[in-house]
Amino acid sequence: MAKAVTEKTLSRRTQIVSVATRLFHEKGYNATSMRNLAEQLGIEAASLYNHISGKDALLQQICFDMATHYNAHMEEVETASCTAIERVEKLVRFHIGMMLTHFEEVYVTNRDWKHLKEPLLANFLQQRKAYEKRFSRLVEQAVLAGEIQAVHPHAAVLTILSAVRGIEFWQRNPRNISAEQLEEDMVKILLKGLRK
Amino acid sequence: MAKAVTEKTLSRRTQIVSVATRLFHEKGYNATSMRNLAEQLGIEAASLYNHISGKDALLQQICFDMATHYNAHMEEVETASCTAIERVEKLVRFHIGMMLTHFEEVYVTNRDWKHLKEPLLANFLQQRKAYEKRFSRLVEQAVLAGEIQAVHPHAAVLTILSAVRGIEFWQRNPRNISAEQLEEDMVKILLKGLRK
DNA sequence: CCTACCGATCGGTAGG
DNA sequence: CCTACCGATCGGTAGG
Repeated sequence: MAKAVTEKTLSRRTQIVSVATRLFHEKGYNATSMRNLAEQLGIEAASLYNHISGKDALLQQICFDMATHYNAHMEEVETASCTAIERVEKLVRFHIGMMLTHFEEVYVTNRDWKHLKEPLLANFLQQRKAYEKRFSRLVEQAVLAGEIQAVHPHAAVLTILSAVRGIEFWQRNPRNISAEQLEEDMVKILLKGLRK
Repeated sequence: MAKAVTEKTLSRRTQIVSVATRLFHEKGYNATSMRNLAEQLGIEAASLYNHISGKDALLQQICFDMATHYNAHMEEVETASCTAIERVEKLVRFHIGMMLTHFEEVYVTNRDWKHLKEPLLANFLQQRKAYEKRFSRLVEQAVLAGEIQAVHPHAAVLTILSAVRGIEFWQRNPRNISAEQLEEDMVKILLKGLRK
């Protein structure tokens, strides 16, 4: 039966995705059951299927929303008028900012994209690969401009992205160091490490 | 353990742990069933319980063997006769080496320790916290010696450990860059970034 | 959005 | 190391 997409079902769906994001973050995709999710929403598990096609669709929404967000920002950085290394710094700060302000979505996407079903998995990986290639090209331009020391762009991007992702450990246990100082120290170490 | 020893001459239990490490790495702890594991060994799932007490015991073995290994190396570094920043470099290179030569165990430990049952989980976390504290202290000493710039030791350790952990992405997709060059570039970026 | 229920799969046990 | 099984839980469906 064809169901008209009303404003009500849209907002309900958005609400479901939001709660799912929180649960996926807390317990992981596989360990979160549709019964867990339904319970948090105060309904029965079977009722979820009036709003979403299945568990897969929730993960899909989270991961592809993130991919779109990252791609849009890359576009911005590429067209900004500044030096190559300033572009790289913008990206570093953007990724740190995402870990601080959109932590749950980023975390779930980083960890649980593996559970996407084909052909979505291939699509996601292709987008991710393309993103890293654009990032690498910006690093390469900074190397050619003499603003970054002679390192392989892939190695630089890998070091940056994984260092930033490590903020998830700080999120789990914010010690005697503030978010601001962590961001400044990490930018300091990474940018100084890259510079010529 | 001697390299000439093949899987078949190892004790049955050791062999089970070895295959479990491979499967946990490939599919994750939760997604690996005792039936998967038994199938790889050519026996029935029920037969596994003649050698191990349960699925938990396999994860326990992997995680605590790694913890012991890391602690032993930290002991070595702390007692080595060299400068503070040389100690930090030794640790960076050790962690990179572990990602390259003991990849599956390290990866499983990093990702799946969350599935340890209490009281093992608390024990593991306490060991990890203590290890990071020792690491931080070495960084702090290098800062006090004027060999490392003014950054919060926690931020430095977080940046180092997470950057190194990122080698898992290289492992999944070794591109146009060799393990050796990746190690050298990462050490270059991190150490230059830390230095005064 | 509900009740009622399905087939599949899980970790693990009994008993040989 | 096996056969035979257990209770629990899963994602999802039928039909209202």
